Amino acid sequence: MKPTVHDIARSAGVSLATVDRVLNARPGVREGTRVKVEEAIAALGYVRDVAAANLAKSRVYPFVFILPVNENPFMAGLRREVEEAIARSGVERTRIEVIDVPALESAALVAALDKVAAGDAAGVAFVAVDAPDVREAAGRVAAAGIPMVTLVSDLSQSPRDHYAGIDNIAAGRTAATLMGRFLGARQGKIVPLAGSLMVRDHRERLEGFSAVMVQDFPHFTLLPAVEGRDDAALVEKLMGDVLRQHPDICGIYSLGAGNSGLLPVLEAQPLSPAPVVILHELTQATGAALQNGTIDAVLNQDAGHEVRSAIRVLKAKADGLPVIAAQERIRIDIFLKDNLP
Amino acid sequence: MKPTVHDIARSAGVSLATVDRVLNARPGVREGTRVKVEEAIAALGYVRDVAAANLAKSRVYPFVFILPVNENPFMAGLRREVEEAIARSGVERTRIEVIDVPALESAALVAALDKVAAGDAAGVAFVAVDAPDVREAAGRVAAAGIPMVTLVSDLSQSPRDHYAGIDNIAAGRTAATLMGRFLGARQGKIVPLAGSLMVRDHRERLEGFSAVMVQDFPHFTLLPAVEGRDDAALVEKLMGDVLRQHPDICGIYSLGAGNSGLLPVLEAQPLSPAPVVILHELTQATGAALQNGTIDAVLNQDAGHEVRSAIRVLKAKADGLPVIAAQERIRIDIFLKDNLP
DNA sequence: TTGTAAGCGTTATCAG
DNA sequence: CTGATAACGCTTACAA
Repeated sequence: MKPTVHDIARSAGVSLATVDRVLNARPGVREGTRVKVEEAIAALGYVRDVAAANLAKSRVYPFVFILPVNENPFMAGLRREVEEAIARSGVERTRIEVIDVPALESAALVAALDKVAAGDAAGVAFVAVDAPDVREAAGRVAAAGIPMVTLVSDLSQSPRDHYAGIDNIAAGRTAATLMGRFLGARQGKIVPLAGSLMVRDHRERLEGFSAVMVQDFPHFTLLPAVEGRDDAALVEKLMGDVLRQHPDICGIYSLGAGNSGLLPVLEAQPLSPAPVVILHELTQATGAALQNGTIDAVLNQDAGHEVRSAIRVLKAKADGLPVIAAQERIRIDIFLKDNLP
Repeated sequence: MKPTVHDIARSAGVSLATVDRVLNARPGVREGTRVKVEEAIAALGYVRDVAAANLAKSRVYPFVFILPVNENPFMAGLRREVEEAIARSGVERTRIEVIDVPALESAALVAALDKVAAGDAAGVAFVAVDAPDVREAAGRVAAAGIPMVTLVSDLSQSPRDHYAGIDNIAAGRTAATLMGRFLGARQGKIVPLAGSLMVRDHRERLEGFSAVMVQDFPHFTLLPAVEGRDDAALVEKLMGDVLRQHPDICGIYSLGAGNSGLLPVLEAQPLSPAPVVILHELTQATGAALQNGTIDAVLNQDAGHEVRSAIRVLKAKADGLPVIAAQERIRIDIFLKDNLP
């Protein structure tokens, strides 16, 4: 039988209340008593029953998710996953507040973080904008002792406890290797399509992609990245222009959320032979494009995993418990037409 | 505030015990009372607090894992993950018994399943051997009302509640597409290396691989599969022979656990140009081979995920609770040198 | 058929 | 500083 507080109380010759004080590092225990209790705890190998503790405390974990207001399918999916988590709140003993902030604006994010720092949240998850003022605000959250995880996009040199997202440099490198290998002996130009290079994840993907391209596949010409601001109409126009201007393009890497603008351009079959196309985020549309051969591979991050992982980690941090590291690593999913879910 | 049993008791004008009887479908409640209580439950939107219920019951979930005794690295890893789950037993309220059975022998597996059917386990997970007698034994486990999940290898037309493993046909297809695309304009023969085609997952991988090869890349000659019984020495010999015999081999797909025999053969550099090599299971050795370019891609299933998923699903089934389907889908991980963990 | 009361392992509120 | 004692939401003897 697992030892309980009663067992340590008896073994240490004190009352339940004192054991509880020691366990929770509350004041009002004489040094000597504390030591006695701690010895009993160690001797019996006691581990607290979190479920019982939560029951007694009627504990709920008040978490805050700060999400950018952004129409792209990925962010919409992320939001949906947060909503599903909210629907499970009863069972999971969470209370999740969503704070909307304009995308890419650090000021709004800073304000939201400061609100969190001043509040009573047990943890906060946010899609970071990698800017100095955000870093400072994160410092204030950490100073308030509030567990903090970055979601999808990380904040460098910050005191966040955890990052629930993929390694974007590795994603870019992976895309480049696939691209180079798929192209084989073909020759021509390769064009990356980004949303905005102001965003850290886009920048990192491009960085990884370019590095591998230059090093392993130097015979291709890497064009400067097209910045389509993840705006379908703009992407459609820009990419149409680029493809007309460079009829020898043999590869396209769409590393942002501009797919809804890119796919129509591709389906118009502007180039022959068709370029190798690799893009990010699996959606209805990109899955269909994989199926019909318009595109060649999709890299994906699972928003559901990211949200559930963020919640698990925040809970663990709030309780001072360890996490299963392998379980919380967010993988870069690679989809070909053959392994669609 | 979430409604509790007290609330429904008061609202229905009955006692706690009666509410509990209705909630747990226990006998000894008059029809009329039952209806009253059920109405109150529906009206208040009551959902049971599983943690509190488990506390009151001092519940532990006695689970059985039936694992093949098998020296290959994947099975060793699976076993390690089960052991880690056992280490977490205290926190997760599980008690996990491992039954060892000789690999690939259905008789031993049947005996183990029958032992489970006769016992008091709250659930069982096992690596299936796809044979009629196993199917029948699974039927007896199901008849005993014991939740059952297959692990890594599925049992067709069986009453298992869930399969915690990858889609092996899709894995084979994915390998074929990668192989064909990586080879590009090259010509030659492709040889699959299996453990044993008596095993369902190996057979399915080969099936998926062959189908795509024939359909999408018909200009390659697909040699018959080498069956190396996942035995390093045997694999080394057989593959050495095959490569000498067919110097025009341009692709190798190792779909079983024979990698420790295959890698030395490859490192001896028998062919020029080097063949495209795709294999299953990420280990120290295969990861290193990816890094140094000996092989081109690794398909992997995460044993840790499979074990944790099996436990989550068994718990849910034991409690009659729903599972988050997306969370329990085991993905085919694709690793290139760029996205190693 | 129904109700009362104790208890699961922890925390919280009082007195002492 | 310390200790009874009553919760938390649910289950379960045991009575009625």
